[in-house]
Amino acid sequence: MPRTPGQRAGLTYDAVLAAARDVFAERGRAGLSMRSVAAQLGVAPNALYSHVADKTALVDALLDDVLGTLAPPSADADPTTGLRDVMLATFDLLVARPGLVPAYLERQGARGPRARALGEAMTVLLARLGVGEDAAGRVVRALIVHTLGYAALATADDATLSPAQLRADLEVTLDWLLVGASGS
Amino acid sequence: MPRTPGQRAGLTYDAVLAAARDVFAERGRAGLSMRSVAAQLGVAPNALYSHVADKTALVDALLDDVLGTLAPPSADADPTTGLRDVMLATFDLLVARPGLVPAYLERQGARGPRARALGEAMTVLLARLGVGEDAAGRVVRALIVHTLGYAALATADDATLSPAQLRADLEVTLDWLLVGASGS
DNA sequence: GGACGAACTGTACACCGTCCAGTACGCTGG
DNA sequence: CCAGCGTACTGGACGGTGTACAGTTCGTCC
Repeated sequence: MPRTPGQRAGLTYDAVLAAARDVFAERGRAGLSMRSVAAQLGVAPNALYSHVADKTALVDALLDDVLGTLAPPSADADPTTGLRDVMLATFDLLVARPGLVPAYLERQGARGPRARALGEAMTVLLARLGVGEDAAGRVVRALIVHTLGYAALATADDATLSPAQLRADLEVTLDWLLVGASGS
Repeated sequence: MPRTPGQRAGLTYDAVLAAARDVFAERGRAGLSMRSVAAQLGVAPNALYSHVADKTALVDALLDDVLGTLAPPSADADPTTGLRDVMLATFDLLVARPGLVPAYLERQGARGPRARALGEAMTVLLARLGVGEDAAGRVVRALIVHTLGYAALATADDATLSPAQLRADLEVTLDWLLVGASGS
């Protein structure tokens, strides 16, 4: 429904974010453009810039949003399995929504509030493994890098290995990292 | 120097690749476009398509080319340090040329002949560590994913950690992986 | 009620990858 | 030696991108 200039469409930041999520879900990462999001809202492309600084800011918000659907590890579970399970859940999440991984890679990881919250939950578990606060950062980084990398392999266009195989591999190599972390 | 249509500029595949390398070195990944490469050669943009299928094919070739500057691990070195050194050299290579990492991430890793050669050299070393041929693939993958990920962190725009710190972290976590690999 | 700031519009700029049709060259067969 | 052909190149264009600029109109506050 076209509007005469100046009229308010009632956009909000959240509405823009929701529209971006819809477009991403329907048309994938390649189909996510300022114009497509604006079209989804029935609005001129540049209208989005009243609510969002950049395209990159928009996808950053979108990516962090996705992380919110991840159940944080319960603090009283066995630390090792708890950590492994979060990372495997992350892997599953990324693999289930193709196109998500390239977006994360392009932004070289998410730094939003949800990402930070997850990191802190992991740090708590690591503390119970005997890993100090300073070393915890290193371990969290290692686990995340590893998991994201395997998700990237699993969703690559010319993937020679099945996601299931890679998931099994990830499980093994995560354990290597966790063993190394707790033994140092 | 403009040419009348039909005249030959004497382009070759290698010349295009070299021009791409130059443009990349000078203007980085964002500045690498078909048009900029063509301009570097004094040629119309679409002239490149006589020698290169795609832009993606061009950057794939470019990325694999870069890997050629990496010294393969000597087969008679200590396997563990040999493997660690290749990965650290890879890290250094990626960090030294900013913009390289995003390109690799975008293509989700290199699959060219040089990449394969490196992988095979690593497999040889792993065999001397007692890692069978089938498991070697898994370990090589883990090491590469890990290294590339750390290089990504080191070259991220908002990098909070210095490359040197990350390199040290990488050294530690690579050892965790190698210990896990040889102990299984 | 008049001013103001913000939300929106149309338009436009500077790019991008790539396709299409044409042209002129180099090579090869006769 | 010359005709013909394949191909390396050209100009031009298409459809797309992110985003800046200026204008219009609305809701709100003094």
